[in-house]
Amino acid sequence: MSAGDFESRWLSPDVNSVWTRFLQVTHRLEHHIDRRLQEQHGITHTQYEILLRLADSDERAMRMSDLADSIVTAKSAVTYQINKLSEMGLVSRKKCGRDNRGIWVHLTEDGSARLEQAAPCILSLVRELFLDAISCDQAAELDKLLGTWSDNLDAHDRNPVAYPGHPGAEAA
Amino acid sequence: MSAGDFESRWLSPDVNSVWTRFLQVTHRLEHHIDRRLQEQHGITHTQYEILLRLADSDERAMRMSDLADSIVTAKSAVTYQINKLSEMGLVSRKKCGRDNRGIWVHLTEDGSARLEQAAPCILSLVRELFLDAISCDQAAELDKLLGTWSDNLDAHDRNPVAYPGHPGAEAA
DNA sequence: ATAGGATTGTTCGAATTCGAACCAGCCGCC
DNA sequence: GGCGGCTGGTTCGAATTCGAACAATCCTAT
Repeated sequence: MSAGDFESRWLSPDVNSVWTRFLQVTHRLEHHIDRRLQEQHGITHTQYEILLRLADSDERAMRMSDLADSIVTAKSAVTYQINKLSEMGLVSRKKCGRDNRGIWVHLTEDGSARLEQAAPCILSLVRELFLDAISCDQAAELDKLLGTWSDNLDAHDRNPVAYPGHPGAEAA
Repeated sequence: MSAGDFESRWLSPDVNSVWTRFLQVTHRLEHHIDRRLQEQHGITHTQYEILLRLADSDERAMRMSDLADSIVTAKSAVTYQINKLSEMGLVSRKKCGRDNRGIWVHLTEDGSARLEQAAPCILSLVRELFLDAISCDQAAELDKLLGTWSDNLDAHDRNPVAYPGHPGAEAA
């Protein structure tokens, strides 16, 4: 689509509403979960996610950057959170022999316990709010959609600026 | 879905992956759009959203709290952003005669221009990343899903703590 | 009219995020 | 061996968000 395409200037109402509601729902979901988690278990959703990824991974440990990729935040944010979790004793840093600059973040016993304690609360929330609305077919469909979106993002990330179809790329 | 999982502590792998990828994709989408918008048009995604909602509304004006609801953030965040946008001259505050504590935020000419200038960039992004992946049927399906999720959230908001099925919620 | 309660918007401090700059260790290549 | 480039983590300052507390205004019922 070209820059001067009047018709495509704005989204058609129905499509526009899907996008808008998508944004609203995702924000609301995040807020809701975050709030509940903080009130009832004293950790943030991002912290929960970190613990979860650690628990799910082999050796219950992960590298900082893998963690950053996994929860989709800046590396510095991960450093910040790992510092906090480390102070809380839920996580511990260990050097990795192979790569001397790499750091392995391990889930501690306390961390594991805290995760197991918080999980039911969050999982029931996710089920009630998110999953119960989805039939199996829809789940498969949604999964496919997510895959495509993810691929699209990959493509854009691989080719950050010079992508066909968006005006203003090098204009000022 | 997953009626039989009612008691299980963790989500079944497939369902779990849907949820995880959902979180990842939404985060990546936000980041991507935000970054592009800042690089090329000097405004945040939230700021863009505010301008957009204003442009879409009758009179090109909105109350602060409606704005807050609309973009799903805390009122204080809206105040912050409106201050910024106001400094930029994209928006202006006006008293509302009817309700003396209410404030109407108006889109200025500059604001309108800035929005029109930024819109193609973002819309093409939304299309490429998000919409092009969806067929009409899928769009309808997704819309329905969003509706259900939204309703679920409404229900939870209406009845914040005492909701069946999540442990640790001893009502007052 | 008026007290009590809800609603509106702002202010404030704390928490979190981001990106850029930076340092250190790895790797390929001369 | 050593030089440049890459990668992994941290530090830093700026931006943004949140929730709680507050002030002003509206509304309802008495």
